[in-house]
Amino acid sequence: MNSNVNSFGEFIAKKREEKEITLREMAKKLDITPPYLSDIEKDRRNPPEKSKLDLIAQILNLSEDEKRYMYDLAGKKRNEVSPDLPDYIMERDYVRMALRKAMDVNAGEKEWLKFVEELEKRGE
Amino acid sequence: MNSNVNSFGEFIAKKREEKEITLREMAKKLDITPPYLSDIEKDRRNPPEKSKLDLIAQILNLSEDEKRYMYDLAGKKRNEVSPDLPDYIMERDYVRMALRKAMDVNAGEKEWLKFVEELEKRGE
DNA sequence: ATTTAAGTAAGCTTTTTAGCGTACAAGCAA
DNA sequence: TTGCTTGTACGCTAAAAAGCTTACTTAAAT
Repeated sequence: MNSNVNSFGEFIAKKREEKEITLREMAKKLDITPPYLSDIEKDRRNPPEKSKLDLIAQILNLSEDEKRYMYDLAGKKRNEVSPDLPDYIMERDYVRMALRKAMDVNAGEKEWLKFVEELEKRGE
Repeated sequence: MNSNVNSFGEFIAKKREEKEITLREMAKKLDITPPYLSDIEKDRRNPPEKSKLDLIAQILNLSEDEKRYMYDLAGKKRNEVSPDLPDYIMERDYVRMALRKAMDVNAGEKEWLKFVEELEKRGE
């Protein structure tokens, strides 16, 4: 999807530079110190929590797809589920049931894409 | 599904008592101290990590359903996704895509159950 | 040459999380 | 009664995670 970037830090650093925003500026908007942001961009620290990620997306004017990509990179770095997903999953028993069923029968891309197609038919 | 228990600590405490295992015995098998296990059962501490949860399930002889219920309680307590799910989710882009699509179109129980049915048809 | 701006190295401080040791109260057993 | 067993209160230690301060380097701008 997006260029040759594969880590959270690289990704936001690159986007920031594209927008010609300085690290210090961005740190200020995020209400963190420049060195701390620097560490994050260098992947030496964990990506921040969801609210700040949202703020980053806003500051960097990310598209919906880019934002999700960023969530995925953040999730992977933290060894957690991408932070836009947990609420949806944990508030719905049937979602977890379905995920487990999918694990059980070893559902792969084919099955899941079919599910998405079904949703597309119904979605408004 | 399972009686009137709604927290991780209560759940494993009850199961433990049903099996007439003492807290100290169980702590020993888990390789933690009794006071620490006590705190967990009283919901004053976080549920342990996945490997210990699996051990608990084994010690308490939980059924597959009970085990998942335990994972859910653990996930909720920690404000995380139930610990049997993250790997499956994070290793598969299409799963996350599907989850997001479902969020977008506000898919509810009906749609998800239909998905499960589909899987049941195909599952070996 | 000098200032200014950008990013970062180095090393704190603080907070949270995990986990232990000791000691005690209640119940039951001898 | 004495003595064991069970669970737990209380408080400590240790490690990880979050986040800051200070000070330095490099490059450009004056």
